[in-house]
Amino acid sequence: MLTQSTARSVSSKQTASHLRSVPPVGSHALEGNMELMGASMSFNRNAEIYGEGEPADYVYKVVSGSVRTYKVLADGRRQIGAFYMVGDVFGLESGEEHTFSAEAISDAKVLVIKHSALVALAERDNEVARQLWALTGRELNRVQGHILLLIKTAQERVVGFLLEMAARASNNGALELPMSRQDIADYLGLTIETVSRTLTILENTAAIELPTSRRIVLRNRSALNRLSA
Amino acid sequence: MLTQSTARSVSSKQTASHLRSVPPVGSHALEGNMELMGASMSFNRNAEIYGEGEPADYVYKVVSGSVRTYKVLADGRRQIGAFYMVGDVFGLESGEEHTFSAEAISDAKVLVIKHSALVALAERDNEVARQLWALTGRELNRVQGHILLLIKTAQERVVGFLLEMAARASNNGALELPMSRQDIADYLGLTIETVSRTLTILENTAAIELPTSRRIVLRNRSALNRLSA
DNA sequence: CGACCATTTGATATGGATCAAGCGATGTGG
DNA sequence: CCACATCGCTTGATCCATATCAAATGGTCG
Repeated sequence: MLTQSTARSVSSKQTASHLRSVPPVGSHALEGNMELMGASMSFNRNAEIYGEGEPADYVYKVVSGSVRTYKVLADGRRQIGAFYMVGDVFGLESGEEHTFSAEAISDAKVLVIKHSALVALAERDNEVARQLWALTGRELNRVQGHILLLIKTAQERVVGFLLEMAARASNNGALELPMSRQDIADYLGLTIETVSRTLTILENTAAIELPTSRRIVLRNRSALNRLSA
Repeated sequence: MLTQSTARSVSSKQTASHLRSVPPVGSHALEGNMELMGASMSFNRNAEIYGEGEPADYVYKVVSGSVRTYKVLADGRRQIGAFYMVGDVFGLESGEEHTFSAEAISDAKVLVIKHSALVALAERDNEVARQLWALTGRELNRVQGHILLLIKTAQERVVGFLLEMAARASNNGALELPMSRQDIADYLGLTIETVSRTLTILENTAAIELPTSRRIVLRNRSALNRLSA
């Protein structure tokens, strides 16, 4: 269920009109098509984009802001599956239902594309089919990397997380993290206290700098690389 | 690199002749095709099937025995990514290289199919394309489940593992585990001692029975389900 | 039988969780 | 424009689950 019921109802109208238009048969490249086929939709900070168990009828692409997917266990523990930044595609499932829930971390705009439209397109265009498969494959690689993070020590996890974020932002070494310490903790399988302490230690050893709690500058890459495994 | 160099050279010949035969265009169902296209290959216990970083030119299907995929971290810690049983497909990568290594847990026979042959087939047959994508999707779901295991307590992990194995074997409640305690530990991110102790506790609480160390009978499913989260 | 390897069991150590308090930034109402 | 509430983050003290170290047991094969 969407907490942002207004947003959903608005989008329903949007998708109803936009998604019917069939893209030209000659066009290739999934990227271009998604832009054409998608309806834009906005979510406020912490608004739910979709919930675990809901039919996975749409695929999403981040236009602005960022998104987290997560699952809450029976006893309340929350595991964050992934963070999605601008340009990232999420919500592409192989089954009928979403296996995780998705929320906007900060106010976010996303493209919403009908899953069935992509599949139909893939039917006629091998290149699109290949790219959809590749998308699932890249997601698989990401999750496997996540597993490797989760078996490491707290420090290795935090450093691994920072390096992962830095690799994605690729702004030399300055990170503006959209997510809270709690989000990071739930992504890494740690507590917020351990994440905070570890960052402090990294700052004290001059590996990173923390101008503000959300801004992190990687000062010593080689040290961080060493600490990450 | 294969430790079983003889096996590899034998198979090279096999694949060279078998994989050239193009299956009839009309045929559907990936399953059937893999049997037709594949060359059979045998591996001794603990023999390497492929190594991390090697070109992922082949896809594999377990005919008999079982297989583990794993990665060894810089400091020697080993993480097992998955166990593959009879009928399971493994080694299907989206990138150029295998991201994990694969070994036979027990003496095993596997079908070996050229990746490029499957891709070529998918090019002409949408149904095959769909099934290859679904295979990657199912793998993704499995790995996401694995992540959820790794954030739980030791007991929850072990119970989760048992239930997962039971679901796959589906022989009411009697499991014949092919893998060692060390394999289980490396799959669950625990030590062999913790796995052993946890099994003992489960036995003492009448949740399971351990006729031998590799044979496990699930005595009380509802108790186990309760303990798994 | 004896050697070897996998597994279990026991004793102790420790990394990260938990419980608790303090601090800084941000926003809101008076 | 300031006082105060709130929220996110940090820091401190203690506890506990699991790792580590060590030894005993059991099962398998020559």
